[in-house]
Amino acid sequence: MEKYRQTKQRKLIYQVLLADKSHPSAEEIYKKVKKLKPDISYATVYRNLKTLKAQGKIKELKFEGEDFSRFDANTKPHYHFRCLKCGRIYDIEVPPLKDCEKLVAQLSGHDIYFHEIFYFGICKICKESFKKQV
Amino acid sequence: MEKYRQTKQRKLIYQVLLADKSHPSAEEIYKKVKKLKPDISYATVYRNLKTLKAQGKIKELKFEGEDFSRFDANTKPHYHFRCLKCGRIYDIEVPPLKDCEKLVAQLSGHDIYFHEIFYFGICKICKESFKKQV
DNA sequence: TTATTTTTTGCAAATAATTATCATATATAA
DNA sequence: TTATATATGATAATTATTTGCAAAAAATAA
Repeated sequence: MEKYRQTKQRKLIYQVLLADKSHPSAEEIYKKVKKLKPDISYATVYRNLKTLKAQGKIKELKFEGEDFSRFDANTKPHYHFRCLKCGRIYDIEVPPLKDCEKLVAQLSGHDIYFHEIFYFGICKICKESFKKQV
Repeated sequence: MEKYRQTKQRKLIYQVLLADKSHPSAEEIYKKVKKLKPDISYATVYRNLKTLKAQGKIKELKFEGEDFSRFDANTKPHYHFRCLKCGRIYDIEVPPLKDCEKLVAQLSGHDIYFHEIFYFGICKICKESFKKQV
């Protein structure tokens, strides 16, 4: 028997997340999917986000000061940037820093499998809108 | 008037966190403080963690798969390591990578103020206990 | 196709972490 | 010491997420 089934709901949730690069919350995903399938329930969205994560198709992100998870269907290795003004999350695609893992492994004594980086600052869009105001 | 007052509770919460390098949750802090001041309430712990954070004395950390915040009174700039086996969080004190911010700023167009790194793998202690089992 | 089996769904209720309310207590400035 | 703004404890409320369960849908077998 197949472990994971291909349901309409699961496919829709995944497609919505693939198309939405804004790192939406479960609620935002639910609202988008509901427009395409109005009888879907919150529980189904949460369950499928877990399932898709277990399948390695999506990632879950948590940010300080936010009491909910965000989701990301970008499977390319990448980092994240969060704007301190508007809160938008951007993918940062730069060559991954593999050598820093070795240094940290040596200094700490732990085995390092992977790492994540979050950058914080003011985003392009917020800088632009500030210029326009002045 | 002073904005922040020095209460017994606030001092205790801060001292407990200064002494506990394990990146405890609000619940763990509450339990430790309760031993020293049994009439303290959960609300006071949460409120003071917010206050101490606003004062810049402590930091809040969120990890994927954990539905609570952890707190850290280490004010030296540092990164974090999380063991995928036991879940322990360790401070990683290595020279901060300042130059990677410039590259990311150039490539992304955002202004970068600071960054955080989380390393994941198997910690020293878990590696040791595995050896002993064999 | 149809029957069988297992997973998934929708709904509603349950959890768990955190926050808000409010009357009382306490820290600080004068 | 007094005045006043801030903090506290107790409890209720809130919010994100999870769970239980009967019915529905998907995968497989016949």
